[in-house]
Amino acid sequence: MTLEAEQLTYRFFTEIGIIFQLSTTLLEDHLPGRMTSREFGMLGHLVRRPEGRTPLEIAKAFQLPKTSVTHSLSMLEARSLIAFAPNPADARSKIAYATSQADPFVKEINHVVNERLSPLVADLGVDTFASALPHLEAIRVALDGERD
Amino acid sequence: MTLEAEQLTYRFFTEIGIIFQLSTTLLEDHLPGRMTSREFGMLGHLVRRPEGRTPLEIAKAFQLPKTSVTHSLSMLEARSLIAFAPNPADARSKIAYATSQADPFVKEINHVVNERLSPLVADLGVDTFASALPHLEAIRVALDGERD
DNA sequence: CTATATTAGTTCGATATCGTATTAGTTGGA
DNA sequence: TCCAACTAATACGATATCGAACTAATATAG
Repeated sequence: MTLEAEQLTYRFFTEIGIIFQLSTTLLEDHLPGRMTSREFGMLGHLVRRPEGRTPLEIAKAFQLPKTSVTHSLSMLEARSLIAFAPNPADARSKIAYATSQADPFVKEINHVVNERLSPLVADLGVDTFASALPHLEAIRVALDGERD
Repeated sequence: MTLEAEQLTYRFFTEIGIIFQLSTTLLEDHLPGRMTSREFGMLGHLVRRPEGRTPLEIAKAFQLPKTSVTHSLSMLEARSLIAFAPNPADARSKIAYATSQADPFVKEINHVVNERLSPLVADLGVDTFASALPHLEAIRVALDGERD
């Protein structure tokens, strides 16, 4: 890697970190109680997959330790936003799925956050996001495939 | 915001979250003991600013609660990678600065991580990062300015 | 079949994160 | 000059995160 390439990737990941921090804080300002952005992310994942997912599948999708997923899912269960069913294919396992309360909950939060972001998006132009997205996807796929 | 714009920004921030998670895990695999990527980020910040920064300045730069910064800096101090000096301008305050060990430490970690990333960057092309960067910077600046 | 290795999920313990309250120092106005 | 409002940093407590060890179930080799 050339020095320039190193500096470029360094700056790239630095920006990723700052944007992540800022957007997480912004989202969490609109989440109830001590719900984390991680929990909200998992909930959205399950809402878009009504057939449910096992904790291990969620751990892989989010690249998180199993034990962190256990914790986050139990928080969501405590709020009755998800529930568990036994996994018919494997008695060691179980399936987490979104309850009927989850979809309106996620929609409402997304609505509020979008209202909050709307001036910013209008100001920058949607194209800024649209232009960045394919590059981010490519990098995400490559990073994801990189794991040894 | 149109529905399309909402979906676009949603996907954008989702990608940010996944890339952050993957890159953080990758970096922390190469950090000693239980050093976090956050601590490493602060250390790099101080290495590039030899005159030092107050904890509050660091909190603003990284958009973190002061109390989290206190903790992270104390971890870096325990490793003798930073030290504190009194702030001549304000006795309530103090200045954190990188010690002589910090620069070689940061360089070495960056070197190892760059080696690790090099096939990925070669595969994708540096341009993928270069193309994304200005958009990320624009979004970061806008988000940063948005804070009420 | 049975023993062994592997796998899904949890428990437990250590530490990171962060909100609230506190302490010490600074500032600005009467 | 004084004091009330403000500010920098920390102490403390609650909770999030995650590695290691554990339990129960499944897969596999013989």
